[in-house]
Amino acid sequence: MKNNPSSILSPSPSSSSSSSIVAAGQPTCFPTTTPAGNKKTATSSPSSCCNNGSKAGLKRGPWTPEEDQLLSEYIKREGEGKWRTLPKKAGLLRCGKSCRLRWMNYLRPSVKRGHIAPDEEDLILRLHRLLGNRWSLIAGRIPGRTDNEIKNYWNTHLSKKLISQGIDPRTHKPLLSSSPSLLMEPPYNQDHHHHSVVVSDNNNNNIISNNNQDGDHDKPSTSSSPSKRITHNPSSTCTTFAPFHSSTFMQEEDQQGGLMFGGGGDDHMMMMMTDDHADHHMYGMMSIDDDHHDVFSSFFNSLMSTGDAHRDVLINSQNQQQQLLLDLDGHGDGDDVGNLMFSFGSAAWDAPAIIPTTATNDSKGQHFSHQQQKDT
DNA sequence: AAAGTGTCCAACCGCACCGAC
DNA sequence: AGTCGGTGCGGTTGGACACTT
Repeated sequence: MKNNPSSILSPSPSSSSSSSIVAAGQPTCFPTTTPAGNKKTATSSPSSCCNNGSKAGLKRGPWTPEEDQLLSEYIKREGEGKWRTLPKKAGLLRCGKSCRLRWMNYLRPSVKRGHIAPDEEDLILRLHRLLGNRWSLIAGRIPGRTDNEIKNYWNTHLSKKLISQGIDPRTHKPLLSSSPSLLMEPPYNQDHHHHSVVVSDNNNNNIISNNNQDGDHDKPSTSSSPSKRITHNPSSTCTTFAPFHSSTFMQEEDQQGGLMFGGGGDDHMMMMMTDDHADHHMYGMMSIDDDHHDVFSSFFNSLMSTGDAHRDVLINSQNQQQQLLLDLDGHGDGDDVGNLMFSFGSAAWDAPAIIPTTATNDSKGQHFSHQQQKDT
């Protein structure tokens, strides 16, 4: 309701927040004379931020144009990093953390501020469905947007939008669980170590259902439905997904080679992928840990056997991590579209990667790790 | 016009992770 | 193996502003 369109839509990359608002003669929130304007005052924990217990004398609250200028000029001159010592060198009475935040979320030239376009909104929704509240990862896929901005946009707009549509913004599932729709996952055992996998097509017919408990659903179907959905919910904390339809997001990824992997945590992972022809979409989530990579292997073998019989999945162990090689077009030559190797385990899957799979000449594929993802 | 309410979002906090030592 | 500094992340806060009564 409220909203200040001028501030939201402000294209100014340099100082369009409270700073530029002031410059434009509009109301401001930053204090120039009174400490009451500071948002968080002396109640903060002494253990936070840069120097424990030495925050006395450091300025807090909204940044002034002068501070922005000092910070920008210093970073342009000296580069990013060394945030702890930066304030002193730059002549700022701020803690390093505050400087970093200001730069990352506001002053960086690459930061795009203002109205979030419908396609960006759609992308945020889809990435959130895939990744959850991992704002930095979501932001990493949306050029110019910061995690803070996306987080705010989600909390103020998108979550409410989903709720108004009857969708749980946390799980992306219908709020009313009484729906008999087959799109909802079947009841899963809540035991974390009991893995079950269901693949269903667009008509919600199960194509694969692997359940290592009872083996009732381990016969893969030969259905060649163009879109398959895998749900796997080994624990109450894991979520499944809304029906998967083609999207602009996937179309974009498809054009680049058609393989995308999603996120995960210490003991689970989510994934979505297509083959190079974009005619086999698969979307899954499963729990995995060191003791259950065999389940993962069998799951993938079942998965692959349903579509192109030439596809293969190999799992081996290297560098003390389980690694998986996908050869999606079955050529096995490594220079084809969709050939990928990745590792899984707590470290590797702590940060998901979305990986275009074209143009890899490495027959061993690509190995993505947490650090690599951060570096990109 | 004034008071109350709702919304937005920049900035903060605590914590986790990583690498160096 | 443990400690420490640096950095990054997700959740939360609260002042400013818009809207409603």
